[in-house]
Amino acid sequence: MKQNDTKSIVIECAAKCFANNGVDNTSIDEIAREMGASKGKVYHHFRSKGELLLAVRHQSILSVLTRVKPIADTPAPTATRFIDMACAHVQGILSDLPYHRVVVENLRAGLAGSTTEHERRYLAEIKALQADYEDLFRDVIEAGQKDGSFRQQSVSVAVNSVIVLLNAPIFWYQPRSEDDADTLQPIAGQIAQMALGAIQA
Amino acid sequence: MKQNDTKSIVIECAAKCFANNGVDNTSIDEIAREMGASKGKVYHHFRSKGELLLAVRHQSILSVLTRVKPIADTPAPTATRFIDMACAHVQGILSDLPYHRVVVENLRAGLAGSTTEHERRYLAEIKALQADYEDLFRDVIEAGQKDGSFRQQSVSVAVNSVIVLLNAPIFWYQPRSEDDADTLQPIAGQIAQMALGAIQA
DNA sequence: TGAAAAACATACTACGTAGTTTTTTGTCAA
DNA sequence: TTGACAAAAAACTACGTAGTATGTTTTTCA
Repeated sequence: MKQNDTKSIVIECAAKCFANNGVDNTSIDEIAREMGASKGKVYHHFRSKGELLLAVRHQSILSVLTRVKPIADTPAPTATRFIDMACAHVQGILSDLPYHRVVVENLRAGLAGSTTEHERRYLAEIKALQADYEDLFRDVIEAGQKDGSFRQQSVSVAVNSVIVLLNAPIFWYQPRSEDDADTLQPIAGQIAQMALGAIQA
Repeated sequence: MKQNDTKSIVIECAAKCFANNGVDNTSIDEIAREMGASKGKVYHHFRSKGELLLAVRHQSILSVLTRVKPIADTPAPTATRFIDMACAHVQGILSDLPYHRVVVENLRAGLAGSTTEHERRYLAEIKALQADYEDLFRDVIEAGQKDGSFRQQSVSVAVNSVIVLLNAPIFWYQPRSEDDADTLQPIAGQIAQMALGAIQA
């Protein structure tokens, strides 16, 4: 698995550069320099800059999906299940901040840009994952509305807004030098509480 | 005021293009074409692409500031004052969607990019406006915590998160052909309610 | 151990576009 | 009517960078 190992390194460096300077202001040479390597290394593992960007997006969605999915499958009462999911999501955001920042910058960029067939498939796969992930929250919110613990209101507006709220740290959190879980947990807890308050009766 | 009039048109077309294709994927020629004019028209009113982008950001912040400020100065009880402010904010977002989309894409872009002295001053002015605007919500939230109507929690996390929540439609709302205020109001109302729920006791 | 293939480096090309310069058109005062 | 200035068009330049082509090293495996 040496293959996937170095590939992950490229993705990580790309995520950092993309997050710091923006995707379009990041040259492939900069990413290579960040790894202490050369352009050839990048293009040996990725066909284009666009595919590299997609890889970052893919990693970003996996980061939260692997944390939240197991909790969503739990048969706990809706309120506690929701708050655990929310907390796990925020912790995922805070842990892999660069990846998620990149995604936000390009959330509305799926429309434009004619790419290769290969990249279109990749993008479709990523969008499917995102849709699945949204459904995790949609399901728990609908369940909560049915059993009366959540307020009656538009589900789509609620789902979309809650997810944006849980992503909030992307915009304003400034990572400290040593981010142990103890510094991150209170923030995640507060935002999860806020999210619960936003939907409960 | 013919001067400022055509200037506003340039800004509006720029906002649309920027919002649709991203700032870096929008050429000055595209903006000019959007206006049915030529490159010279743009560069006659703006020194650079960066200054044009700043103008869009300036317009964006003014859009919400002029709506929310009068409400914030009202001596109503904190809860109703907050919800009115929140509702006005969301309505501002929904009304001038392209402007706000552009801002989100470049929220974290103030750090990089060495620009001219003139542009740095302009950017500083805009950031000051943004800080003033944030304080409107900080004040009402602090007041609510003091009089016991809002939950006791970190104010900075609350303020930042609430503002992101109020900006949520930027990411997912798709404008209809005819957006009368009647279609927008329920959405604004729901999100404002959610924001209140996120902070109240 | 040696040849093929993978992993990476270096050198080069092609192209889009930001910004500039030059030219044309329109407007109004004297 | 003309001269002077603003507004905009058209043509041109300079530069960064995505992608490629080729060269070099390292690994794999028979």
